[in-house]
Amino acid sequence: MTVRIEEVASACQVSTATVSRALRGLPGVGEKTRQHVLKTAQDLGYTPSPTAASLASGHTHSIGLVQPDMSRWFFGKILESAERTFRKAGYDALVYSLPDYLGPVRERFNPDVIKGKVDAVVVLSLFFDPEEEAQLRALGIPVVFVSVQQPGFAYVGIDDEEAAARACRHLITLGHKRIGHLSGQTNDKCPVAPTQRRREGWCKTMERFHLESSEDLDEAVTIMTASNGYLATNRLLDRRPDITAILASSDEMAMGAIHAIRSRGLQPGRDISVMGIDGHDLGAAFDLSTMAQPVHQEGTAAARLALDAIAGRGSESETVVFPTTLVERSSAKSAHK
Amino acid sequence: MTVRIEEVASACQVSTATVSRALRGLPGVGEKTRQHVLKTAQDLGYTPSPTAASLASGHTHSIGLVQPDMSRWFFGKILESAERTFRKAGYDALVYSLPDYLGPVRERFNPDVIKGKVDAVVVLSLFFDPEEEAQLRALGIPVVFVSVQQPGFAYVGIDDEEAAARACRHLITLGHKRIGHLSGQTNDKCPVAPTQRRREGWCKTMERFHLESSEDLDEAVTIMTASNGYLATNRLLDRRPDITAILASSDEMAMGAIHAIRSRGLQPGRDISVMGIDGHDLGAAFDLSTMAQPVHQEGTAAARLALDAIAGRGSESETVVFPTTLVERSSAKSAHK
DNA sequence: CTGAAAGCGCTTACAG
DNA sequence: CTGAAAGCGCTTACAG
Repeated sequence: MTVRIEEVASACQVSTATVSRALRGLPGVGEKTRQHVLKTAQDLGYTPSPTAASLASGHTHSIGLVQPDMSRWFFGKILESAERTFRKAGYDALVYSLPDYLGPVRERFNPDVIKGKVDAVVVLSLFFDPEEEAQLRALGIPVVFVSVQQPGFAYVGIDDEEAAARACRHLITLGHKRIGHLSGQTNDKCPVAPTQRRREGWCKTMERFHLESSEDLDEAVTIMTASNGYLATNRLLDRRPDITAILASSDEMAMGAIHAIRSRGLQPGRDISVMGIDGHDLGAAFDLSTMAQPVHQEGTAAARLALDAIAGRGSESETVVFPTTLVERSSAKSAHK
Repeated sequence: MTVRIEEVASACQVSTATVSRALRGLPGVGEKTRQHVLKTAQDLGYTPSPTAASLASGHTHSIGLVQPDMSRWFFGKILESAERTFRKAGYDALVYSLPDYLGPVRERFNPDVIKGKVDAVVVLSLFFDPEEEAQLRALGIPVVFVSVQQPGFAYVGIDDEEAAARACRHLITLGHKRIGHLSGQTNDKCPVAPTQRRREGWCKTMERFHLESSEDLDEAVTIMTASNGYLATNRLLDRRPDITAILASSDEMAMGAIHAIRSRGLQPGRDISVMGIDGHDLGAAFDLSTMAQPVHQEGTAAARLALDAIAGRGSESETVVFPTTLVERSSAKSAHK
C-alpha cells in the first residue's frame, strides 16, 4: 500500500522494469542486480500491488469457484482441496454461491460478475443452459466442470451410474431382492445430474437381475439432505413394508434413512440394509456402507486442470473420471429370508 | 474485456467521467444523460474492468475470508452465510485456508498474500500471535474475528462457557452425577479457544454442584472430529465405566461418542446420555441433544460488521454475542440410578 | 451538470 | 543485461 516499485527502483539505482523482472524471476537480469533488488525489496517491505499488476498484465491470479452451497459436505470438500492447489500455485480462490434449490428454477448465473476478475472458472454440480454457457464461453477463459458434465468443457467426476450399479449389486449379492431407492430431483432439465445417473444405475441393475425397479420403489426428494432422506424413507417403508434394503443416492440421504429405520425401532443392517454413495466423513459414525468417491483427488484434479489450461497445457475439454470404492460397514448385511 | 468506457463515452458524446458517474449512480449527472449512458452501456454490453476500477479507486470490492478448513461443517456454514451477505452488497469473497491442525504449531498467516486484494478480512476460529496481529493491523483494513475473540478487534460468536455450562446443567438436571467430558486441544497458546471455554463451563458447573470434574473425566483430542470423538469415548469409558453421561465440546465429537456407545452394544440416551454443542445439521439424524448456536446469523453478522466497518460505520472492536438454544433429543435422558 | 487531465502502480514491447 | 516510455482502463479532484 505504501511502498511502491518506484522506491525500490531508485533505492537500487535501476529502472522499475528491472525491479519488476527481478522480483518475478524473469530472465534478462544480472545475478548481482537480482540479488540486490531482492534484498532491497525485502528491506523496504515491498509488496507489488496485485491490482496494478493485474491491470498491466491482464492476469488476475485468481480462480472463480462457482457452486450451490459451500456449507454442504461435498462442495466444501471439493472447494477446500481446490483452494489448496490453487494457493500453492499462487492463485486466489474467489467463491460464488449460486443456490440451486431455492425455487423450481435456480437463479441464472451471470458471468459478468466474474468478468475480468479471474483467470479460470471451476463450476461444481451446476448445469448451465445454452445462454449461460454462451456467456461463460464469451469470457474467454478456461472452465472446468466438476460432478456434472457440461458437453464441450473440461470435466472431473466419477461414473455415477456405475457407482450406483455397484452399490446395488452389492445389496443383491447380500441376498436382497426388494431394494428401495432414494433419489434426488433436479429442478433444471439436466439428464446428466449425478442423482439421475445413479437412479439409472439402480434401475438397470435391478432389471438385469430381474428384480422390481418400479416407481413404487423409488422415492424422490428435492434436496438430498439427511432430513429429506428421513422423510422419504418413512414414506417408502409405509408404502412398501416388504423392502429389505435401501440404496440412497447420497450418503446424507442414507443417514436420514438410517435415522428413520432406527426411529421405527428397527436396526439398520439387521432389519433393513442401507447403502449410500459418496464417502461422507460422517459415514463411519453411522456405520454406513457406501461407494466412496475420492473427493480430495477430484478437487485437486479440477484445480490442476484449470491451472494447466491457464498455462496453455491440456485440451479444452479434458475429462477425468475417478473410480469409486466399496466401503463395507454394518449398515448393509445379508438378507435373512 | 473488449468494450471499454471510452467507447461508451464516444457513443454517447460525453466524457468517460460522465459515463463512470452515470453507471455508478453518482450524483451530478443529468437524468437524460444518465438514461442515455445506461442504455448505451447495456447495448454495447459494457462491463467495467474491476481491476482498473480497483487501481483507480483504491477499493477492491472483495473481502478476505481466512479460516482453517472449509470442508468442516462450521466453517462452511459461516462462509456460506457470509458470502451471500457480501455478494448482495456487491462484494466478492476471497477464501484462504490456513490449516491449524497439520502440526504442533500451525503455519503462520502472512497478510502479504491478501495485501491490496481485499477491503476487509473475516477470520474464523483462528487466534493470531502478536506478530501476525501487527501485520494484520498494518494492512489498514477492518478485521472481524469469528468464534475466537482477538482483543481489540471486532468479534462475533457465542458465550462458549455458558453454552457448555447449560448443557452440563441439563445433564445434571436429568439426574446424572458422573459426567465425562470430551474436549479439544489447541496447538497454539489460545486461552480463549471455544473448546477451552467450553471445558471451563463443564468444570465450573460440576464443581458448583459438588460433582467430580477431575482430569480423569476429561478426554482431549487434537482435532474435534467424529472419529476422534469415537476414540476418546472408548478411552473414557474403558477408564471410567461408572460414567452415565458425556458432554462433548462439539457435535461432531458427540456423534463419535454416540457411535462408540452403540458399538459397545449400549444405547445412547438409555444407557449413556450424550450432549453436544453447536447445532450441527446432522444432529437430528443422531438424535443428538445439543446447545445450538445460530450459525447462519453469526456468518451474516460477521459480514455485516465488515461491511459496516468499510463504510465507516460502527466501532473498530464491536462485539456481537449470540445466544445458544437447548435442543432436546433422545441422546440425553434421565439417569435411572 | 459536465469535461480535460492527472493519476492509480504496475508490465511490456521496443531499443540499445 | 538494462532503461525509457507507453499503456492497462478506470476514477477523481479540479475547473467551469
